[in-house]
Order: sequence, then structure tokens, then C-alpha cells
Amino acid sequence: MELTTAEENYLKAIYHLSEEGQKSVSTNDIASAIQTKPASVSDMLRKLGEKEVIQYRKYYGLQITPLGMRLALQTIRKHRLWEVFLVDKLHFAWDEVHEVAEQLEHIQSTLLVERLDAYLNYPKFDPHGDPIPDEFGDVRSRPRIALQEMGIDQSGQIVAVKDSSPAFLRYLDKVGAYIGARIKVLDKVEFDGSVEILVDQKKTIFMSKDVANNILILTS
Amino acid sequence: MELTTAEENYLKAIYHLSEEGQKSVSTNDIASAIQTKPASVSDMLRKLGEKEVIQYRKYYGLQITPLGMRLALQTIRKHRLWEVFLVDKLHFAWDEVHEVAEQLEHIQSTLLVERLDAYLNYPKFDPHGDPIPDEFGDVRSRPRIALQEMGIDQSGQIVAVKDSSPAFLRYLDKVGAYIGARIKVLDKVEFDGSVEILVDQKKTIFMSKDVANNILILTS
DNA sequence: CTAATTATTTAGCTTTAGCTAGAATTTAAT
DNA sequence: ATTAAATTCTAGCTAAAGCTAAATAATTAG
Repeated sequence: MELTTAEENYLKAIYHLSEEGQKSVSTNDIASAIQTKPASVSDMLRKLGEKEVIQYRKYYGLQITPLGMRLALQTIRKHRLWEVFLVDKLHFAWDEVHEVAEQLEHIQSTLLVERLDAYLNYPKFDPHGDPIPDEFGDVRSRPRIALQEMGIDQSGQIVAVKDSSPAFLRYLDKVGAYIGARIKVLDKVEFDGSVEILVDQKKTIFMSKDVANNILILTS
Repeated sequence: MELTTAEENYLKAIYHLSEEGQKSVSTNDIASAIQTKPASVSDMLRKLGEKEVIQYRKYYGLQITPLGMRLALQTIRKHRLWEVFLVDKLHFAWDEVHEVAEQLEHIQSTLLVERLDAYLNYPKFDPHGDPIPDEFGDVRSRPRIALQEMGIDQSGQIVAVKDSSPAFLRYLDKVGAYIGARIKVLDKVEFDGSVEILVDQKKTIFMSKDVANNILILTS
């Protein structure tokens, strides 16, 4: 079964929206996630339903099928492997990789994916700390909490970010809060939810609640 | 000015056909080069004319413009750089790279091309021995002749092949006639145009005229 | 130099993926 | 429980890129 590039993008968006908590994924949600109009989404949902990658009943909602799940994870796997390639091998900054990976993920060649995976040494996480599914779609994800939810004196390691906008990633780079950095919460301000943290045992930085909410920590 | 993937493919085909000798490129030639129908070609030529990458007068013929040339060479550059990547880094066999490179060449990102070029150490030739244009479209090509045209006792180095079909490339692999191999013509049979050559000073092989015609040699 | 053949182009259809405008359905609010 | 609002879907249009069939131009042959 073959999906077009557009279909892959829809399926990926649906998968991500399904993961991110809520009940069921709405037509409007997909439209805004994918930067298109609800009418176009309706139409595509019908097609994806026919291809049996989702189960779709109009006005009701949708659900990804096991087949759809597998295909979505394949695309996500490719996207994240390419991100690792771009950062590790071509020295892209982590805020420059998204658009390019968005194109590369649609290249069709199982051999290419296998070889790339091997070449990168079978990475388990992408540069943003998100897990890379294996060829069967299995994901080993680490339990992690938002920095905002940590208590005073708790420490851990930055493993991922929720927001991947270039502006946010550049900000993190500037303050030295890269993936893998070891941090410790020194203080929390009740009033505005901001936190003071120690990065890599040397630098003390101050973070607003909004920022701290978008940084995921593997506690230790 | 932006070209679609289809437009890039047509332009590339036109460029290659222009190079390969003849007078002017025909609609039929393009159709068979690109595996499509003449009617579709006519239509695309009109569009490429409007975009000013070719000069086109119907029934008369076409000519690539300097702009078209630049764009075609950019695509060829990307194709060949990716081929180097696939062979050198991902250990693809040289007969496995074409289809994948055909997809990768359409990825849009100047940063990516620059970084890839640097990562591969600014290669000047692809795995088939074809020259890789630089970012300005300049090509340093070496003067070379078909193995078939060499005289007895003349020697040189295999630098390219004209035919890149998997069948041909596999045949070459089998007999050990890879790019870079040093060869010497031991004998030529007038009757059928076949040649006997010594490869890398150790193996003697026998080649039909057809094969020898498709192997390009840098004489020494 | 017509006539036949071949090459090329045009017209009109198909599919994919978007869009707008308007209809239908569900949800919310008085 | 109706109406109002929001959501979702349908119909019909557009653009790209292909196709077939038919028309037109160029070339070759007798």
C-alpha cells in the first residue's frame, strides 16, 4: 500500500495529535496543524478512510488503524533519523533541521533507511530528544516530566523539548540549555511560576514558567 | 524562480540530450528519455518556455537558455553529490544508487547541498566517473575516449561509463572493471571489434565491441 | 510536386490536492 | 426545546501533470 506525500503528512499529523493527549482529533485541529483549510481535511479524511489507514465516520470522528499507525511511525522514524544525520554529520543547528527533514522523510527506499540507521549507529533519540521508532514501529520512550513540575533541589537531564520553534530553540542555545545538559532546580518562585536552575554545575539561569513548561527532564 | 519536480526532470533530460552530441533535441527523444508521451512533452515545453528556461518555437525545436543551463546543472550537481554519499558513506553498490538519487536530487535546501559537499570532501566526480558541477555550474571534465577507440598497447584508467543500466554495471563489477581500474589494451579483433585488455596488471579479460564502446578511458 | 509517413501539437479527459461558498450536522445557549 | 453558533461536509472550481484521440505541420518518397 502506497501513500502520497500529502497523505503521509496528514497521517503523521493525525498520529501526533492523537498522542498529545485529548479525546478525539478534530478536523479543525488537523487543518491548523497542517496549515490548510477544514474543507481540504474532510476530503483527505475520506481518502484515508478508503485506504483503511484510519477509521472515519463523518461528523463523528476518526481513529488510526493499526496499519495507519505503522505507516505513521515509519514516516516519523525517517524524519528523526534524517534529523540525526543533519545534526551529527552535517553539523546543522538543531533549529535548522526541521524543514529539510520534512522533505527527506518522504524519500522512498527501505534500503536507504536501513543503511542510514546503521551509519548513524542505530540512534534511539533525535536531536530534540524524541524517540526514534525501530523498523517495526516500536518506541522505547523514557519517562520524563516538564522542568516546571520539578521540585526544589531535584536534578536531572534535559532530554527533549515540547516546542520546537526556531525562536525557542535559539533561546535555549543561547542560555546553554541543550539536550543532554544536566540541571538542578535551585529555586522556584510561587508568584509567577518561574524557576532558577543550575546548568552543568556551572551556570545559573533564570527561566519563566512558559519556558520551563516546554523543557522535558529525565529525573535522577 | 522555482521549478517543480517534473519541470526539473524535463530540464535535466533536455540538458543531457543536448550534451550527447546531436543537432537539436526532439519532442520524441525527450518523451522516450523520460518515459512519457510526446503529447505530455509538448505541453511541458510550452510551460518551460514561459518560465524562460528554454527557448521554444513549436514545430521548430528548442534551446536551453543560460538560466535553464544553470538550473539543470544545479540538479545534476545534487544528483551526483547524493550518489557519492550513497556509495562512499552508506556503502550502496554503484548500480543501486540511481533511483534513490533521482528522488534526493529534488530536495530543496542550499544549505544542505553546501554541507553535503563539504562533508564528502568536495568530490569532483561521481561513482560513475561523471564530473560534479560546482555551485556555479562549472564542470571540470577530463578528456577521455571510449575503450573501443584505443589502440593496441595503449593504456589508461577507467573514469566513466556511458551506459548506467544496472545490468551493465553488474557485468562490470563481475569482471572487475570498476571506475579507477588501470587497463591496457592487449589486442583488438578487426572482425567483430572486440578487445582483449589487461586489468590492474593482473587479470586479462575479453570484451565485446558494445561493452568497450560504453567504457570511457583517461589515457596515459 | 503531390502523397504518404512521421513528428508534433491541441483538445479534452483524469487524478491529486488544494481552495471558496454554501449546506448539513452537532453542540451550546437562552 | 428551539434557536444560535460552531463544526464539518459537499459541490464545484483551479492548477499540475499525465493520458488518448484527433488535428496540423514537416519530412520523405514515389
